Amino acid sequence: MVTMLDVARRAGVTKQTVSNVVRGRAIVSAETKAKVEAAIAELGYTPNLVARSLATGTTMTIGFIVPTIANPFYSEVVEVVETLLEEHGYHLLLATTRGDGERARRHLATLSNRSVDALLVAGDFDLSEHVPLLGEYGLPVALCAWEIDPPDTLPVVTIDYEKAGYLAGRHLRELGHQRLVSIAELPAHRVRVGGAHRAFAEDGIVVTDDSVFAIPDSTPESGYEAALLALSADRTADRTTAVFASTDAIALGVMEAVRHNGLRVPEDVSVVGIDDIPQAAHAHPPLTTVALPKRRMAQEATGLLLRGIAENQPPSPSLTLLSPEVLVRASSAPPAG
Amino acid sequence: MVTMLDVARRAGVTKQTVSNVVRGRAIVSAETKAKVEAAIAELGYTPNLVARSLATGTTMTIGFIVPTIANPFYSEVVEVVETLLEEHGYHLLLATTRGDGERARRHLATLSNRSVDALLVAGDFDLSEHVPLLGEYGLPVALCAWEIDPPDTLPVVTIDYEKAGYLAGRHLRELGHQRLVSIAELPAHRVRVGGAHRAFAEDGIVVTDDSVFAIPDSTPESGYEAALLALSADRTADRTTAVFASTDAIALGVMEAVRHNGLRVPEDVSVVGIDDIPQAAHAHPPLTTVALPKRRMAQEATGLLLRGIAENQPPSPSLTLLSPEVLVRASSAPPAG
DNA sequence: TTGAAAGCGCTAACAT
DNA sequence: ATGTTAGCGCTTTCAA
Repeated sequence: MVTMLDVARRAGVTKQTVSNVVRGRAIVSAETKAKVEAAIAELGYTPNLVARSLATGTTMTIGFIVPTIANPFYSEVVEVVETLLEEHGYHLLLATTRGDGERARRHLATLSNRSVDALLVAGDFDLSEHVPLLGEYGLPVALCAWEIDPPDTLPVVTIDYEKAGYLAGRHLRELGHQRLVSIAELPAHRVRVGGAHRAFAEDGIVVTDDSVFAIPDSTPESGYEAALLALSADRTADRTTAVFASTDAIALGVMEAVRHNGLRVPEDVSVVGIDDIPQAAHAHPPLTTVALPKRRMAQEATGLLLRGIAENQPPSPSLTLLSPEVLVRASSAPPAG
Repeated sequence: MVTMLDVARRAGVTKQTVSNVVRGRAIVSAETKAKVEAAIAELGYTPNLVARSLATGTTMTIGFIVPTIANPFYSEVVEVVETLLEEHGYHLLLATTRGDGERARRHLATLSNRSVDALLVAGDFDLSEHVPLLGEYGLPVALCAWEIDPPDTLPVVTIDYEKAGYLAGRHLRELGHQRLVSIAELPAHRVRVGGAHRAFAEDGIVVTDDSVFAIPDSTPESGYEAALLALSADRTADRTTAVFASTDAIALGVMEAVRHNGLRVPEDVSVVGIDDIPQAAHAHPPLTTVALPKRRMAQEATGLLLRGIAENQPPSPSLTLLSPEVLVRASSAPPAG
């Protein structure tokens, strides 16, 4: 392995001068610089980043802990974060928790041992119990996509998921729907359901618990099954005219089930989802949904961390709640009759 | 910051002993070990991984360069790789190229400077010109998901994409289809198209170039547009009865377009895709496709690298071609009449 | 079994 | 503008 000392000897200077050239410091004379660069080229020298990290105390990488990247929501967030980091010369150490709290803890333990300059944590379920630890690592930490009970001891950049549910509910209310069925991944999305119910409650309509169908994951298949159940449970006299799905993926399955029951979307049943996944716009009919500003979230969170590093102090506790937005498409309409 | 020396003093031993305890070496007496562990707990000591890396020359992280993780194909591969690495105590440094060759080069440059113990590279387009460099980094390198012209100078674990196309084509031939239309992201998937054509050529049917519709990306929308074009260009006398799509996403759009044209899948037109994405099985009708063994690929590639690290020598050049498999579902059937 | 010494390759003062 | 001197915190010889 060719080291800085090798280069220095070859160029007839000291390590320090080589270092100055490598780091692009302006204090090196043009001719020394040329000599050093020649030596670097001849020897094929490349600086050892680990040694630099030990000397500077900075690794130029940030850790990102996410539940999974199989879910497009997270993979998009990861991609945005990675791009932003790269623009600032930082690298991304990615760790997934996959619903495994123990695994999450291990990741936290290693990443915090100075192998990253800052830590971003997305999602909540697997990690919420470890939140108290996060503050003690002495490095900038931020949370994002924190749907349930964001802690007030750390900076968190997340989305107003309650509002997302509320907006979906209000949209249905404004169309004139009186009876709501919710199909949601629970408990993960209970805040969204709460928001939808609040919209109805505002108008004096109490949504009862038996209108909420819990499913274990956010897939079209689970949505389909639950919707079949929900529709069959329906009393014909007072039919459900609106279904709120806690994600677009679920909503896709719900629309399927509605059709399967010989009903039409939106003429017989309106369906509204949350997230605005790519397929939503191209579904049949195009799905009305509430778009979650995930890119914005990724940007804000990354910015927070980068600033924390630059100012050499952990960002102070704060809660940034980004607003979702309704996208009215063709899957929702006023109730018939 | 509390260092190993602090712990050593507190416990009344030397750094070396502390190190032995931390690394779990068996040579430490029970009582010294207890003293040291007490000191570690009291001081809240945690080892500095960067310093360890400098001393050992190993970082316990491997770099993975992928085109994007927005594409589920890659995100699934990344997730499998990450899981496998974690099981072996390794971390994942993730870098995306996003179709930017320059960016790819930068990533290569930094990652190779001893910040990773090995390098895995997926995809091809953005990086193919840099392949010659890969061998010179002195660290284990492997390629995966290399669809076009895998180099013979490096170990590569990829899928037999030509066979995937061939299997799709042969399936259609076996059903009795005589005329094929292909809708493919080109040039990325030209090997797949070639495979499909080979299946027809085997039976003496030459597929002409004007039956291939090139689209710029693998989305249902592009597939939809192209299929509309393809179907309208059709001479009624000699109608196309089979469409080969180079990915499932495209195939979904194709089925859409077929229906839009008042035709039925598979009665009037058979549609076959490649990849077996989750939606394929739940499409209407369920999509016949060729499943790509991406998990296997991720496993083999990771294993190759881990072995390379363990044996302290770069894995030797090799080509592992994993076989795809046809999944016959309801979107394909014998041609009418 | 434990201790002492010598690096790993680099950066950051300070001195020249 | 360049050289000198100390480390960064750990691991790894080699002695004791």
